[in-house]
Amino acid sequence: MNHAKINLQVSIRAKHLKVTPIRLALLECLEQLQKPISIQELVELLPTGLADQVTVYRAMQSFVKAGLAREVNLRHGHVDYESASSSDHHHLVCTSCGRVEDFEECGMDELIRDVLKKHPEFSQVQEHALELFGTCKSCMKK
Amino acid sequence: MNHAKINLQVSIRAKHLKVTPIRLALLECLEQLQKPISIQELVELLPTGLADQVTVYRAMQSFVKAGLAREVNLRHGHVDYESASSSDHHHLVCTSCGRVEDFEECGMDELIRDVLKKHPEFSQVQEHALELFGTCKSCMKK
DNA sequence: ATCACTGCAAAGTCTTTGCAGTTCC
DNA sequence: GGAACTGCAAAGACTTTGCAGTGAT
Repeated sequence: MNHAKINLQVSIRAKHLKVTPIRLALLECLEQLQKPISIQELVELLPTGLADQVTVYRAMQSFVKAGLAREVNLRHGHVDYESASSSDHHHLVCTSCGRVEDFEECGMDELIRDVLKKHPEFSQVQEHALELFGTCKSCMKK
Repeated sequence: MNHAKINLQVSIRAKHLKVTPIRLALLECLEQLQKPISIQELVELLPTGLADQVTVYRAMQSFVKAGLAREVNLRHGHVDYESASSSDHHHLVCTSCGRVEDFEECGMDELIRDVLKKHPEFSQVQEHALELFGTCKSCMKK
């Protein structure tokens, strides 16, 4: 068992979740990919037969609840998941071919403070979703 | 026929879509509400039996394609739609009770220019989705 | 007259639920 | 041992598709 895997174990256990082979493999996928991935793709990426699709759904739900993963909506008709280890992480999506690139640092903190000030009915903002939808150069040529 | 409805007719016709009672009613709902609404809710808001759910799905697709409406994802498990007449329009969502408030002016233009500069594979950004997820005061107390 | 829009039924996709058996701590 | 996790089957929710009939321009 290598270093990386031991760290994943620690992460999972720290959230009071049980460490199982499936969860370790899933979290490892998310960490290594560092980009959003669907449930289907996760199932296919794992060794054949290791995990049922339903189990992956449930694992992702508990990861999201525990703050280990994030849901991302890229308008692909399903929810994608990504590791929550890097924060302030956003996406640039080509609406024609679906291609995704990442960017960091959206400088949103000031805006959030401002919005909270103007909306006294809200106490706090834990998360923000920011995605840019456009056209990539190769689709532009078509 | 009042002024507002005539303007809606003009908007629809300008996009080379046919003006029908259902589309007029739908666009009027979106304009008056000025907040995101689901397909289900739209069907219920219309006079009973006026439009089939499938027709509303198709009408919204053509509105989005024509730039009359926008899709919004508030993590409610379905897509919401809102009028596209106000631009730079965003949402503050309570992850506990689902309550939604709006805010304008996210000041994203500079960020978008910046991101495009750093991602030469992308030509342009037509749209951006920005939603803040947090907790409202009444859910905070629980 | 033509092409777009509509309703109804059916199918498709993504996601959740129930329950019995298994695994982790 | 007990609570949490898993697989399989089934159901549920949201959305799309096909086709025949209607309506807008």
